[in-house]
Amino acid sequence: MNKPVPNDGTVGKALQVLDLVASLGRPVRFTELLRLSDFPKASLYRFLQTLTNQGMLSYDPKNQSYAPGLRLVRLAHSAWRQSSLAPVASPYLDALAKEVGEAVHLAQLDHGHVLFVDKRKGTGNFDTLAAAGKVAPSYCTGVGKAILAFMPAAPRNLALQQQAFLKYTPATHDTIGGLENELRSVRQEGIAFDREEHETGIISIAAPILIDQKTVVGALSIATSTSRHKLSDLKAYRSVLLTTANQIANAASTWQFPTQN
Amino acid sequence: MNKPVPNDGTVGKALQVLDLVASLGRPVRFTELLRLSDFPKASLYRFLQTLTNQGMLSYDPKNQSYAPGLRLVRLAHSAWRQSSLAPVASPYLDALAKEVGEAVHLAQLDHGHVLFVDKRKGTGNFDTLAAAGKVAPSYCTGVGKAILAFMPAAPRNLALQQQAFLKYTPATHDTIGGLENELRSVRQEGIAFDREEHETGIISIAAPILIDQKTVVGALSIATSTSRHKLSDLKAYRSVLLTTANQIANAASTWQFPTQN
DNA sequence: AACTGATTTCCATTATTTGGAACCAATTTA
DNA sequence: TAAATTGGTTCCAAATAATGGAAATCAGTT
Repeated sequence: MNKPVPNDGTVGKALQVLDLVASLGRPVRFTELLRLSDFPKASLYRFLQTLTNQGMLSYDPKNQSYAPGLRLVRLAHSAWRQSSLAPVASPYLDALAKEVGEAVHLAQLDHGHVLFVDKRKGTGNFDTLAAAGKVAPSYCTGVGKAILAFMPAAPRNLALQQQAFLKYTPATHDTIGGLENELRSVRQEGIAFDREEHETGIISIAAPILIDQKTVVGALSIATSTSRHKLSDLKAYRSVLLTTANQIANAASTWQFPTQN
Repeated sequence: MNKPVPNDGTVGKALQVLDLVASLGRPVRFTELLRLSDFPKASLYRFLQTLTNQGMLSYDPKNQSYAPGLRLVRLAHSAWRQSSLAPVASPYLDALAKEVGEAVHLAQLDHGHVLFVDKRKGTGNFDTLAAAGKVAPSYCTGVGKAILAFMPAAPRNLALQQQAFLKYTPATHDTIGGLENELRSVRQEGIAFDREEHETGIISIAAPILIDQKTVVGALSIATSTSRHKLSDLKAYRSVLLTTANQIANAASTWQFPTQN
């Protein structure tokens, strides 16, 4: 009668709670969570207990609030090293950032959203997790469109359904049709642009990372602000961007884990 | 009769599986996990299913292997921002790294282990193995000892129980007594050293981050290699290290989250 | 085609989760 | 000072979901 989301069992529900806490981005108290979720009081309470003493959440007794726990940071380290392109791509990002002197982003798709897995700052050094883990919509970012454009139709349509199509700026696509048109041209040119679609004043040029020229596994972008560059300036990076994306693709496809015989 | 580890229910078990996969640091196949865990085949299988379609694990159908999933990276981002010292400490790390030109590490204690939450590279491109999310033993690292020394007795003893006391190098403490002796002197001097106890050739000087001169919330270290510096050289950093640790402590205690009205 | 080892599914039994309601503690209101 | 309100925690019988032995399926080999 009521299976609105096909949860997988207790674990699924617990993770739902975890997500909720994480999504709020600040410590939350029990009552607030109770309002936001639709778990009964006792159940929610038990989930929080369990998650907390598993280290997935941390609890501050002083102001009785929950926040995501450090165990997640530990786990994410493995995830980042194994399941993301970041470790393989790292040297190429270094080189690209050095060459162009602008911010460089590496992203992958996760549940229809863009997940940044690494970046290089425009000027100098990088912060690891500061950028890694950040999410953004895919319909209005360079990397997002680059990935969407090169996905097989079936998963792409699924991903398109998940887009919120909020109009962040005047330039943001707010219809699925408009986006699909652009994706077609992205597919032809092999490059996507962010024309201040997510944040006013921020533009980027992005290329998909294609393994065997076919399977898209992520995207790479050079981003800057309109105060430093015009969109037309970015087009000059097309070639170096495509080259780097290709290098990363090669490195990624070559680098297989020793599957322990 | 058999509750060797007081698991919290299904969620606990699932997380145990997640940890197992993460700890291996490479994609693993079903059978290997079956050997390593002591779950019955069908149960393990279901856990993997659940975790996978929750995005906590990723599954590679090609070689039938499991790895930690990207959802963790997403979740960890919130955890890192909210529950770690990293965001507040960031500018101070920048300044310190710039001033001393050596690798700087910021760490916190998690279940008795040192968890690195941020770092800055030294000028020399010696990439110490530590990145955000990386864990290390606390009994043989500068940051670990700095934290342990300043913890209240009760949790410290608990943490000490959790130490493996593996003898990584000739200098590693391998008895709880030896470590306790050193912690006493660390407490007096306000500073801890790593004298090649974890990795041969790597030394560090570390200071605890103490809120209100009392509660230790993490530690800060300057690390280098014996090929560049002697231990005595590091002592010169004592003062700047303590100052920075203090600044971070102040920033951390001041910065309270808006607890929502 | 038969064999082998790994992976996946089945299903009756069992153990765990569930959630309404009672309870407790601290703070606010009368 | 007492009563009421709010926020958090515990109980326990009923409902549900997890369990795991065994059997079926699948992918390589010989």
